[in-house]
Amino acid sequence: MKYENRKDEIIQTAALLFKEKGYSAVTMRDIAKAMGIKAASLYNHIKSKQEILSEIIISLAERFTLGMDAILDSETSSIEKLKSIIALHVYITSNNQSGMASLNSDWMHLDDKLEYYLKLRKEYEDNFRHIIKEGVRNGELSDVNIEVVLFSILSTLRSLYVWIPKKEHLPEKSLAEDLGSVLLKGIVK
Amino acid sequence: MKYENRKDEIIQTAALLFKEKGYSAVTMRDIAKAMGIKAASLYNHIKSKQEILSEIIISLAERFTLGMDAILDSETSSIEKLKSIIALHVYITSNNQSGMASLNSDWMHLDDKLEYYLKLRKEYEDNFRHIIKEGVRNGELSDVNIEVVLFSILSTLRSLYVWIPKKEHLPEKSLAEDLGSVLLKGIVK
DNA sequence: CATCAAAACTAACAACTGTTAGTTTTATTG
DNA sequence: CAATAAAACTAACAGTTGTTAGTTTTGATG
Repeated sequence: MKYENRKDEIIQTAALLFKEKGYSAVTMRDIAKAMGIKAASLYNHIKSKQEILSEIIISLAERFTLGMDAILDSETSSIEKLKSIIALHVYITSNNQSGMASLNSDWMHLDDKLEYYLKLRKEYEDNFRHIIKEGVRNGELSDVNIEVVLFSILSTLRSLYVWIPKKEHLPEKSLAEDLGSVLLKGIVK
Repeated sequence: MKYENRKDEIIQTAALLFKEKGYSAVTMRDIAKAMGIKAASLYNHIKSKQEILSEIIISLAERFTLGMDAILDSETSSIEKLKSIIALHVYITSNNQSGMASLNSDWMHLDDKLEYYLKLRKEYEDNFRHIIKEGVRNGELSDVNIEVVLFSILSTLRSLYVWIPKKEHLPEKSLAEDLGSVLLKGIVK
């Protein structure tokens, strides 16, 4: 089963279009046309264009929050935690490439939910930063600029959605491993 | 002098607004209002909204192409070339954060110039990939997944615009050095 | 087959979009 | 000060936007 219900179908169809042109450039008529119905019919299932965007972004953001919480609770090394974060991003992105595009590019068009989204994002980044700091403190990681590390890894993981669809032959697990190797151990011999 | 002329002022003002909300969500009236004039007056200086976007993106893309060509011509090691690419991104982004936002997020709204932009981007990526391959072949770099390395470094560099404005106290040179250290040598002790 | 809710439809709205035409203001130069 | 070009203005256009109201079609249930 590809869609849970009609509302879900609208959301996934919209996400696909949002990924191509961005939220603002996609009209309700575009979404309707892609489903073979008229724009007005969409409103039997959703209450606004905004709601579509909220559902796409917030559900993803909450999945990341949940994943991060589990990682924080795990009793593992800092390096293992970082590897788990990488795997979390690969996993979520693999299963929702188009939604990740909206999360990364259209979050500023959230209206009601903007504040909530920013709160989740800040908490996520704070937790991420904390794991890196911990790794430096306990000697697992070298003494690098923490903000640069955070930014570098997060930028790569956030861009995964651009890149994953092209390489679907590369299985999730080995992608996560290669990413972990490159991001953590570097590339210089 | 902040602006070269009125057209330049329009372009820079637009770039700033595009960065906040994206090309499609910014109207000609928004741009005009930010300059304290009426929308129609903009057309004394530019010929369309499209032209504004083209000028922002294409001039940046060409700067990257020029920079890359110079790096390819230089007789240095692969690692030095990679460091130069990092410095190139830091330099260009520092001097045009808002333009870089359009380059990264709104290129798909280029019309006439879309094909040309995609050509420049592909050539840039091909050259980047070639430098990495060369580094692996001559033993400077370890035998990692080349596509993952390319993607990882490029994602980080392309996201710089999000991050640089917040850290203007960190001078360009040391930012480039820290980035080089993290991206090339990794973070594991 | 009658009923009824879900989900499609048509038609229309008020606001907003990029852009043009024609006019007035501003500022420079002889 | 007169002349002129640059750059602002007002007014309007035709098309598009998200959304609503009211109506018809669809498909499942008794």
